[in-house]
Amino acid sequence: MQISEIPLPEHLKQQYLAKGMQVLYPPQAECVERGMFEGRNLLVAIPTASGKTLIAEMAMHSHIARKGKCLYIVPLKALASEKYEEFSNKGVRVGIATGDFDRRDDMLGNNDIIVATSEKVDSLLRNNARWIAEITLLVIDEVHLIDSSHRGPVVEMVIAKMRYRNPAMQVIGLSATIGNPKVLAGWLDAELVTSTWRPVDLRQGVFCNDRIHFREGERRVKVVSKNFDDINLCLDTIAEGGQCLVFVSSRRNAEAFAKRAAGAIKSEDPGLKEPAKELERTAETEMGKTLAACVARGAAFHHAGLSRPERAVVEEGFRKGLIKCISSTPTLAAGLNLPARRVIIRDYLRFAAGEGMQPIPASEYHQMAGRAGRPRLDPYGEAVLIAKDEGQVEELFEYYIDAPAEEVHSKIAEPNALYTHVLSLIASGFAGTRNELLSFMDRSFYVHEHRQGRLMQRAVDTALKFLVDNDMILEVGEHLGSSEFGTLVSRLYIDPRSAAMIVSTLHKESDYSDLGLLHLICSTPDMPRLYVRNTDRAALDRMMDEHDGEIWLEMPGEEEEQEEYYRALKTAMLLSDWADEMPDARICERYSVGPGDVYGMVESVNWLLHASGELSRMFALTFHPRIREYETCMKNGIRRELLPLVKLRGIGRVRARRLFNNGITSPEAVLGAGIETVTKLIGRGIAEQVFAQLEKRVRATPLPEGEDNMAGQSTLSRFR
DNA sequence: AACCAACACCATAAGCCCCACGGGC
DNA sequence: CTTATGGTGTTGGTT
Repeated sequence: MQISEIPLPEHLKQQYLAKGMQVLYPPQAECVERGMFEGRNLLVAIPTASGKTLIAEMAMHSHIARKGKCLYIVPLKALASEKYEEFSNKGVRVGIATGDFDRRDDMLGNNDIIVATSEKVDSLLRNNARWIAEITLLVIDEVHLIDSSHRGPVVEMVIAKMRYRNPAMQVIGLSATIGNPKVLAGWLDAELVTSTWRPVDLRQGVFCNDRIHFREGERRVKVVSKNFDDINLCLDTIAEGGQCLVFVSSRRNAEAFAKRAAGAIKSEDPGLKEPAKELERTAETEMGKTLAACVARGAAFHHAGLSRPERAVVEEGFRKGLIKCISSTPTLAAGLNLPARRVIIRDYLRFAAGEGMQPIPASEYHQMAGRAGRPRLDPYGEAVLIAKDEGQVEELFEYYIDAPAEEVHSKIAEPNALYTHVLSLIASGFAGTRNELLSFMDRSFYVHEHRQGRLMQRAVDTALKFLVDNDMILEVGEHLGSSEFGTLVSRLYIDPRSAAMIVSTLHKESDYSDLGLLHLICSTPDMPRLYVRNTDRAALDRMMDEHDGEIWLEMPGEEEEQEEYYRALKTAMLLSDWADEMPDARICERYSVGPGDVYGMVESVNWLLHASGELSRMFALTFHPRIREYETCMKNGIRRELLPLVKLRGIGRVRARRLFNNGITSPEAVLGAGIETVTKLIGRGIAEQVFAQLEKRVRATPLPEGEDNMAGQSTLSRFR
């Protein structure tokens, strides 16, 4: 099918033609034939990199041309940015809504296309964003993630809620190949488009005894390193002018492989100087230095412990072809699009707590294998598994390469999945009685799959009972309504179980303590926790002695629960160190984590601190000011004494500390010290900017102390 | 004497992602 | 309820 004959706005066609695209890929053409432009719902279940995004883009432009509005849901923030870039500059207004972008939702509604994560959409639905009602096309990218027990229920509920609100809306689901696409399509009332077609040929094989076994034949790999097959495979690709991506099971393995690869590649490309220097310059940790040393010689590793800038440098270096090899944990399998000539799946076993080493599911293998081959750049892509012995070759072929695609199933009836969704359905007015609740749930994929929902009914009732017992939902006869507490919890987007824990503890305690609060938050189901090693125990016990009385939660009697208690404590310690101005590098060393982990922890705890602050406003007003203060401390990584200084824009933890240590402890003192002194401490540019702020403030508000008593007032108005 | 390669042994540690929000001009 | 890795130490051989 020619692009020129498709009913699309002329300007878009021109852009496509200018990029050399003239003909649609077969699955794309099928979507058109199946009525995509006539508003038919679609489920497109085809391999990675076979043109799914373009399908969605064409449908969206067709809607916009008819004054429609489109919502494009993705599972990852990184993916949201990628799609945002891709859709921008094509003559339509594009907005992005993820946790770390754009909070002004009213502005968001002015766009033609809104790219958002599923959780963000769920949150917007709970907060009644006006523009939701205007959506005429809903695209769900990676819709097979409905099968994930952690995040699948969110996707499922968001789809159900959106279709309930906008019955006339067109729905397009984009999915990897799955085993039961008909069932999913049935749920979506969608035309099903499946295909095995790929724009770049993908060869899949198993490496053993210096040969890659393909179904079509064999390929000998030159032996360079005597001990390391993975290195030989890697060098083999590079010798042919390709790049490779190596998937391993742990961060440690990723780093170890990159070190070896760097030693074997020893690239002397002058282009590597700049990224390596950049990494070297910003490296504060051992890990960062290792990364810089690897990159200097053309190899890199990639995992969630890297900081954002480190990731960006690695990704860019690889895209430019300078870095020849990246060893990675699964971060790169699902995340952004970083294809390579050859993908090596070295570790297909992964540790699972309580179950030992488990083979990764075939779907994950396919996800990784799908990264092989860059469209238009590589003649073909290769995915290679590494076998331990000859006997395993056939096994790996069967288990992974020839495996049928896995089925997806609703995870909505699993324990704990429904607390938050039952609350939100009632709080946002989707249901007002138990019957309405159940009949709403009839729209779920779960009920479509199972034709009845006994298990799910039980889950709903368990959740409902919990919510009623904890006063988040009020029962008046038949009628169910959310209390002010329940509404707040739903809007804050935290797990009702977290909220209940926080509120009951705040109620009990008479004295406020930062550490008590921190440990409490770290014990909630919403907070990720660090692992505790045997060697950590002693330090944690000592810490508990030192801070006797400050920690609110009691040590549980059960052995297994103690483990979690210690994990929460260790996590709280890390965060407490951060807020106590311990430098990043020392934190990383002390807790053996990467800067990316610290960032992630701080981000999570900030969200929960914020939520705790809001909850305390309702239930423990005396704690409220202290919690709010601590929230700011945590956000900036500062002690309380720096609070007045970080109110100034351009002043963060480092500059505030420098000013403070030189006797300048408040904005007034900054003004008093004079611009010359301040310039010496924090540089001219920043000093000027700060003084401009201060002068403006002096003229505007004669009373800079007015904030503290405001807290009480805003509380009163809230309880009107 | 200094250095290196090869090997045995053992302690160690083991993926990732998403969510909220203000106040001053 | 497992397994691979890298550090450590040892040996034996080479320069």
